[in-house]
Amino acid sequence: MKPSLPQGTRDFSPIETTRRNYIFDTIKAVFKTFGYQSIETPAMENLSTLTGKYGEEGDRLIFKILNSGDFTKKIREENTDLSLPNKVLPLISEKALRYDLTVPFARYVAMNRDKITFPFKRFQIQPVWRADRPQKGRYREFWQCDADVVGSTSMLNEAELIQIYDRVFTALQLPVVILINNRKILSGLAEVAGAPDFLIDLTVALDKLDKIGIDKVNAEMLEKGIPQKAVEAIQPLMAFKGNTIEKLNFLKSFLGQSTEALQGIAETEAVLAYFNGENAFELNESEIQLDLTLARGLNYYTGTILEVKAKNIEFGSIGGGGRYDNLTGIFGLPNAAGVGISFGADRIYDVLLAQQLFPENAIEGTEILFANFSAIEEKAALPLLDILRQAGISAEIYHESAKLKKQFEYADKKGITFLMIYGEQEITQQIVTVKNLKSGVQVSIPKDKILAFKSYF
RNA sequence: GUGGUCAUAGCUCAGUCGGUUAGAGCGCUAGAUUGUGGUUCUAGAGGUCGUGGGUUCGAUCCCCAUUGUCCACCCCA
Repeated sequence: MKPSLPQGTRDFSPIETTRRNYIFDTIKAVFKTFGYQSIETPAMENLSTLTGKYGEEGDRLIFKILNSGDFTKKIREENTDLSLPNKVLPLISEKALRYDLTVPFARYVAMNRDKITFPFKRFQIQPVWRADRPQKGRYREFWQCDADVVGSTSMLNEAELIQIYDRVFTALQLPVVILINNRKILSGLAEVAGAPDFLIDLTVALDKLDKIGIDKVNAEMLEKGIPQKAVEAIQPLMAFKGNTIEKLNFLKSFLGQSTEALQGIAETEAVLAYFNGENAFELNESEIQLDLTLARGLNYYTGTILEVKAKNIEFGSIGGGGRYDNLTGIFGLPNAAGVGISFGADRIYDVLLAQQLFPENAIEGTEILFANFSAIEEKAALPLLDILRQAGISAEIYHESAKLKKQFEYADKKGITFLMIYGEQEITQQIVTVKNLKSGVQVSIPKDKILAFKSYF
């Protein structure tokens, strides 16, 4: 049969794995320095845990797992109308692949509340699956790197998470813009505009302002059924230009009649205050921008919303997050406020590759190859091989006796630097011939000095 | 879910305005070179031209369907 891969999934070669680990290791190290602890959850969750958490669109994109055994049994027993997918689905599928890391985390917190010390700061780096149509920068299996803190309403968390973004992207040498907004401001906007029922449609349309322009945004809002009056009411906001302070002042007067909006503005100011004045959090390569059009689709955000975009390249968002006041409520644990961020490792990979930002020395390979000429010489080399390995040096012996030429080619292709020869002549003289394949220099060293082989070059 | 694109060797792609043995580069195997590679030269293996149907004397090429791919929209990391 012809080998193939499911749509939107990928294999990772040795070099790709090394580069991906570079990203994961960087993120993990920063998470740890901020006091976040690692957890992992299963690849599959109960379907009921996931449905209804991501909106209608999200539910459609959840990968369902077919029940084991006679999965049509219930359909037959209940004589279900097969033309109604919504009726059929729960009868044939009870599990699904996780869609993100936040909902499984909420489930985990609700289930382990007796063991957790709050505020609970956790990070989680695992793959997630979405039944989306793949395209550039979009995969059906991709890795998220999440950090969340649950059990605290302090804006200090937001500030620290922003700093985590900065630390990670600075370490990766990737300058980014961190966009910030607040769901309460958007709610207040919908309220002031007189269209509170259209919050989602309104924010989704507003989110596209940068991309498609004011006219098309207006057209989309009207198309979604948002009243003409409401669309007119928010025009000043879309037209407003100014720096962060000017924007906040504008909002205070423009949305002043909404207490919710004022609260969102205050929260945003509180977050930003951590980055100004005395003892402010320092940002290295990143900058923060208040973006009033930033919406993000997920339904569970209630306060701060964050999104990260790489500078100098058009590539969608490479990270996002926000505050949710009651994510665990549905699992029976009310009032557990939380805030979290996510890194899109796969998109970060694509951006780093496009910008050639991967370090050269990130290649992990074998350092030494022993040549193999015969069964006797092979056996004689094994103790030397072991000495090197025990010293933590990556070494291997050619798997069978073969022509030297062939063994050289093997070393070349694997990028091995040193070839060691311990053949008939060397054995009688108790020496090892070492050749640096990069420089072509070859030396003979005493067998018992093998660990110091580099000092002979 | 909507629209478009493409599908030929292991990989990247030519090509045939429908006609006899479908090509290249890379890769692979072997030799020139039985303990010294990366270069070069030579030879070889490898394809039911995605699948099914139709038109035709004849289809890899034209038409239809189907599956897969990539891209855009929707949405999102």
